[in-house]
Amino acid sequence: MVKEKGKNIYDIASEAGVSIATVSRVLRGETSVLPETRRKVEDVIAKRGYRPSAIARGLTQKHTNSLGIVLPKLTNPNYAMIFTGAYDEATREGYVMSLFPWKSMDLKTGYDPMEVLAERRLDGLIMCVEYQKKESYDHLTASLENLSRYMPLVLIGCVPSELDYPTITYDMSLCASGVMEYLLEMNHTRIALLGGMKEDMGVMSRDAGYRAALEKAKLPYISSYRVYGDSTTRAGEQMLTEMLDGLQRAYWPTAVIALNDLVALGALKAAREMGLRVPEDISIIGCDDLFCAPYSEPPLTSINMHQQELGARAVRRLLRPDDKTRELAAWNIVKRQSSAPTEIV
Amino acid sequence: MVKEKGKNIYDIASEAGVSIATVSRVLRGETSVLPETRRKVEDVIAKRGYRPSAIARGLTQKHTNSLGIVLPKLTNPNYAMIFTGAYDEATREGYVMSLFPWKSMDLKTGYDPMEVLAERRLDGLIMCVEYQKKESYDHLTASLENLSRYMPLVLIGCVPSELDYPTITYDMSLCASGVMEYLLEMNHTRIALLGGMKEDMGVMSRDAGYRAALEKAKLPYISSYRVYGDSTTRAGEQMLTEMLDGLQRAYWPTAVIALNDLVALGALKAAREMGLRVPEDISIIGCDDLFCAPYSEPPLTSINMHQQELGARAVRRLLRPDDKTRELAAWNIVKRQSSAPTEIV
DNA sequence: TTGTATTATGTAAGCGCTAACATGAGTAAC
DNA sequence: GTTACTCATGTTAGCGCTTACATAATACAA
Repeated sequence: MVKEKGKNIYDIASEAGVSIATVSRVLRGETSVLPETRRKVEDVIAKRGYRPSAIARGLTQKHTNSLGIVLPKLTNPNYAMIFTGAYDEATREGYVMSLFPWKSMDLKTGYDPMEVLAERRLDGLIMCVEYQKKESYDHLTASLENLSRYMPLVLIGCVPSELDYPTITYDMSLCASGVMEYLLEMNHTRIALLGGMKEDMGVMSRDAGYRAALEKAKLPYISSYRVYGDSTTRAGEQMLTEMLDGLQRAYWPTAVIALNDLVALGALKAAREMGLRVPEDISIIGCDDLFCAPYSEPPLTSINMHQQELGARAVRRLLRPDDKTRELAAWNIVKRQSSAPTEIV
Repeated sequence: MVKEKGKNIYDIASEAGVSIATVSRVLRGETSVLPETRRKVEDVIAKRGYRPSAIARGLTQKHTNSLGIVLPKLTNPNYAMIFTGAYDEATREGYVMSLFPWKSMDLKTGYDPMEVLAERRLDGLIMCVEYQKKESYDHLTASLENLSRYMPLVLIGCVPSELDYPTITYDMSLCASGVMEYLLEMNHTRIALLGGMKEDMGVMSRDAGYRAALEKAKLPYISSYRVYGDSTTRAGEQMLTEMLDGLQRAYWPTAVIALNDLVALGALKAAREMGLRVPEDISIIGCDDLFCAPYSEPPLTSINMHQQELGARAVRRLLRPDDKTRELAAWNIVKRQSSAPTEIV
């Protein structure tokens, strides 16, 4: 912040020959100011390039016109999409949206970024609690409780049902079994699931949906078909390569569900390099429907998670609370050429 | 902001039986407090979940511990990368980074988001002035001048040299001629340039580099090889399709430089659908080296713009000003399989 | 013992606004 | 001409902190 004289409401008032109350009235667009006075004040404001301090205003008023959103990271376009949706909606409503990192939340340095959040006295906070490990769960609930005393909260992502806050959540279990059903209908029986950390609650929910679908179809759960790992392209490539390497050809899966499009893109490459044709020899399905999904070779079947809409909804929920607690977020399968019925038995 | 009693420094002070000055001292970790007193105060703070208001603190101190960055949009991972770099560096330095949209800057609604920026009294602002049209240039310079009276500025992107602020800029002209040289060395003589708006200053700079390289190689500038348009995947696909459709096969370019990887991905698809092999029949080069570039078919040759490093550098520059004004940002060609020497004459 | 550092804590003045209330000039009603 | 009422504008008390300065208590040197 650059300090310069001639930059507060007193300076403007004295230069315009009025009181600070009048300047304040002009600033806030109040009507009870003589047109002549208003012009005089506006002239000085324009001449000096004066802008009132939002900091000082925030102190007297009980709101700051700023919202926050906590996300894991932006390098995955998935989160960039949620952010964009939330951000645009916030702007439309006249709010400034700030982003805070999830990552540092589970830091053990004694310095808790959650406290920084509380200090900022935002008008509301959206927390994406996706990819939350169980071990840091207690810390999370304590943080949430404390934060909620300072600002309204809306939780998004894959939110554990015990968390009693306004929530817009994905039912990842339903989502996983939905994809399974789609594949089972196309005669796939050897279906692999690729990526995600075992302890991650969202991943556990997917696993549940995957296993439920297998059970319903009276298919066995084969542990070599479930590979855990990072959710990156490189990891996706590695995971599929290693899975196939460790399996006799007759047992190779005919379909792969990837945790997200990044993993799917890697799997696509791995399959190509193992000499497999997609989708004739193996179907591959991603998740998140990133911008590049339609442009891979072949174009990737994926799940559209309506991320921008999710972000926007969270903002509206924050600004206009309703009595619902948990709402479900929409998703749908976008069928492209990376998935097809199989003839392999 | 949720208002609740028992939530300011007076409440803590009275409950701990000390003065507000002592609470403030404990909060700021001053040493001149009796261990016993400190414990007493800390207990009350912990019990009440009290966090001092950054708003109030910002009013007395002359800094707010927050930085801002102005970017066009985050849905293009290129900007998400710049943001991530800046964001991480800011966090490392103990600052909160807020993002502001470029888009709304040229809104003509009378409401100028630049003013909102000035009101927020940030400790510094990074402005990405890429993709700036000439017509809004005057408004930009006025805004910058006004803003710079409130906070230090660092400009990044493709910054016109007349702008006299600390700047980290790409020389897109050099960059374009660098790519041209790479292609010319591989015997390409029919090289197309795809995407970007004609009036955009960054694009103009590229065009200059493109033409300079042609001239140097004594090759004619052929206007059908230069197609302007949006910088999206869909536009990339369309632009190449239309270009080829309008040209006799003998005049088809043997190489295409795309404005960015999004456009390149679209071009890749268009080429495939026109029955062209990449790179045997046509080389395609992108820009930005997005995460998906190595995973396209074939993997895409692109220009790595070191976006994260650019963002981080901008933050350091903001926090520790030096006497340099314009610095150049690094870039390098990442050669993959979408580009190769041509045998077509 | 008295005077003087030294240390821990308290008091109070701002920071730049907003908003409730006060003032004072002009106008209308009696 | 006095009273009452508007309306434009001014005065001032916060908002929740930090910080310069004041004060009180103790320690130590003379």
